[in-house]
Amino acid sequence: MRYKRLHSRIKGSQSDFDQLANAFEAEGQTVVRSFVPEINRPTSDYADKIAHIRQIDEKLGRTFQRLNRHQRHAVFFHSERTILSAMVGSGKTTVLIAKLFYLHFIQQVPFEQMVVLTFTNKAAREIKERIGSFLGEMDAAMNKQLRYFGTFHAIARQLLHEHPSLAELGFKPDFGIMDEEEKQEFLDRIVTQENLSIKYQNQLAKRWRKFRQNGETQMGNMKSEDDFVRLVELAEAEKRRSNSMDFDDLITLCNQLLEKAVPNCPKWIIVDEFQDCSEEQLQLIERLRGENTKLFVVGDQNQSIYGWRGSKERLFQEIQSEWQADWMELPQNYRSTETILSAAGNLLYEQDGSLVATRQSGKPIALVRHFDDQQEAYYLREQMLSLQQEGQSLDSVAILFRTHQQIKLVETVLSQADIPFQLVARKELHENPAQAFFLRLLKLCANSNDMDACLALVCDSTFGALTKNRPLIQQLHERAPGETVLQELVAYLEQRKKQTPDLLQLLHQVVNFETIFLRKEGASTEDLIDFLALRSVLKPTSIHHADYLASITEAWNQLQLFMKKTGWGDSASSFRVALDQVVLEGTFQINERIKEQGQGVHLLTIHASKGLEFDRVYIAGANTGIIPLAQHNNGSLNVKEEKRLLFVAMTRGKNVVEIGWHAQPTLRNAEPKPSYFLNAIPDSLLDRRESAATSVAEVTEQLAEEWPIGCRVSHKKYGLGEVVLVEEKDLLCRFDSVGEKSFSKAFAKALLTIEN
DNA sequence: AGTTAGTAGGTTTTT
DNA sequence: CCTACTAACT
Repeated sequence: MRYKRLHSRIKGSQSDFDQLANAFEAEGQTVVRSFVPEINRPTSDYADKIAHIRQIDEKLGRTFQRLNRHQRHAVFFHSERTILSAMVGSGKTTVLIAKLFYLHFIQQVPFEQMVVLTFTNKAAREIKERIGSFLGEMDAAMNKQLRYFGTFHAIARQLLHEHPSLAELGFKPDFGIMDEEEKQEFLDRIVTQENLSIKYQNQLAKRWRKFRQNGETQMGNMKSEDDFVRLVELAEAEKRRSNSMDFDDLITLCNQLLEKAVPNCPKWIIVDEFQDCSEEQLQLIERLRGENTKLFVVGDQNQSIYGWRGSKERLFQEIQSEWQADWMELPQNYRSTETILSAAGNLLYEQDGSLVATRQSGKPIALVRHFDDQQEAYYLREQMLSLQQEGQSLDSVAILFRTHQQIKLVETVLSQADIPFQLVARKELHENPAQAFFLRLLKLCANSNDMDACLALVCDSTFGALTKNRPLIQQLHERAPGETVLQELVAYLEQRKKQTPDLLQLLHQVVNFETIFLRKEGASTEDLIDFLALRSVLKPTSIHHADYLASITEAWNQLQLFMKKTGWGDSASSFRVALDQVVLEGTFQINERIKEQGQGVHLLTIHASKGLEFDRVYIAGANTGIIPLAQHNNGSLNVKEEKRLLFVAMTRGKNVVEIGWHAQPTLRNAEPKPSYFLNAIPDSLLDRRESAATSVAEVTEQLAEEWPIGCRVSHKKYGLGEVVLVEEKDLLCRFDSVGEKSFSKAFAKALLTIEN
């Protein structure tokens, strides 16, 4: 009925329908949302097929033997185009690998004729690693065969690199890649160089994106045009002059080239996490596929939590009808108890019974009411302590948060109690000044026309010698035709020899890096540092000198290891591949995943938890206003994504899931009630509890008694001091060395200890 | 220089 | 809704 009414009001597209449906749902009404295409179900368990394979290759046969009938169907069923809808925890990656093995070893499709696309380097690495461990080793020849296995960006880079018509776009095959930060630097430099007037200059990335999307040239409270359009033109020309592309260019330019011609259409295109595909990435798949290309895409719409990054809401359904693809499912979850799955399943819109538990039911989901975040932190501390006492390892426990800012408090309280924990977050390359400097140096070695690398080197705040100014930029820019930026810079510095003898010596050697140093056999990091005369540039008198050297040694070792393991071309081209990989991953850690021997409970955002699993999962601060975030709770598409976010969070847990909420939340926009999403979960699956931890009222009461004015306290950082004043909320202390500091009463016990 | 008013962002993060 | 930012005005 509701469905009909909705449709009668809709004339437009599916997304119009979705918007209206969302509005209805925000009112708490049920909407029958969508159809799932007819499922192509297994009719056999392929026992004969596997028996046959076992005769040919026992090891391979056993790999297939372990699969369930749905998984086998996905692997063996002959289909030109498959959409595999893989439920959470159903062995998606296992099937993807098995499919690759089947195609390669049984159907005799060379790896080189497969394009395997992933979204993250982690996923790409896992696939290659599993192939490597099956084969026993992974040599350069095998890596060459696997050169179309990787992230969208890495594959786009490879395709551009090989494409015969790249020159028509104005680039040469040894182009470099600039990351987001470098792009801003690059644009800032052009603004200076050309003396442009640009408004909102530090939000250029945003303006750029808007301009690409819908041609907008103004933003904010601009009333008139600035030089933005000219900047775009100049930047496009300058990219070609310096032969470097940004991340978006890789995909866009690749699409442009493939529209003209695809040199060798792959036999198979295989995509992981297909639900995360953006419009442009979809286009890449479409342009890459030829008439005879077969498609196998895997994903889970229930785990689509990156809509804000450009993935489409109803991609699976749209693509299914467009491709006329076979729709298969992996329904069986092997990870969580039946209880967890059926509770989490209530959060999904498209419940069609396709998610099936294979494990027994377990503990109900604990829904714990805390006074506030403080009490929850104490509660989590007590939980961790009792787990430790039971002899349980905290490595298999995770505490999940909606936002980063929520993590801080729990981190403080846990470290105060000496409970081991690990933060799961990405480290940035620019946090290490020596490695950041080294990367720009290597980029200049690879491309002597990289003007921004040049400027970054000589103007580096730690290791440089000059300040970035217009005369310098203009002189480099107005170099004679045929001359490189590097040559011009050397000429510039020769005139100022006395200022920068060390850098000059370094730059003289950069010219010879590829032709001489890279061709040396068995050169060590020592040799590299000597060759480039790096030691004197790395502040020999600084107390950090040893750290700088160590950072650079580490970086070069990683780079060399990568070149050795995956390099199949000449030394210069494997050097470039490795360098591009560093830029794409944002770190020098580009080799196989180091088996994380983590210690202690994991603290991470829900987004970062995707793809991971834990014995016990605590979801902290799950108030309405946090899940979903207040600004997402207005009937927009985001509400659905936030629901899926909670779904992802809960399904990380194998055995125990606890959800905490705050009766008196301190976080902005949080309402004093648990996430209303939880109303969808039947009471029989929930265990509503009161927090057993010390309440804040109790803590502050104790504090007044135990910590009278004049009481001596000690603090990790500030040293010894005494209590001066006890206010309503705060405790004021005067420290002997640093003076007065005030602490939240609730916090005081975690940070200060009483001296007797 | 100092004021006013308009607007985007807030939250998640990969390449 | 409220804050930070910044263009545009005085």
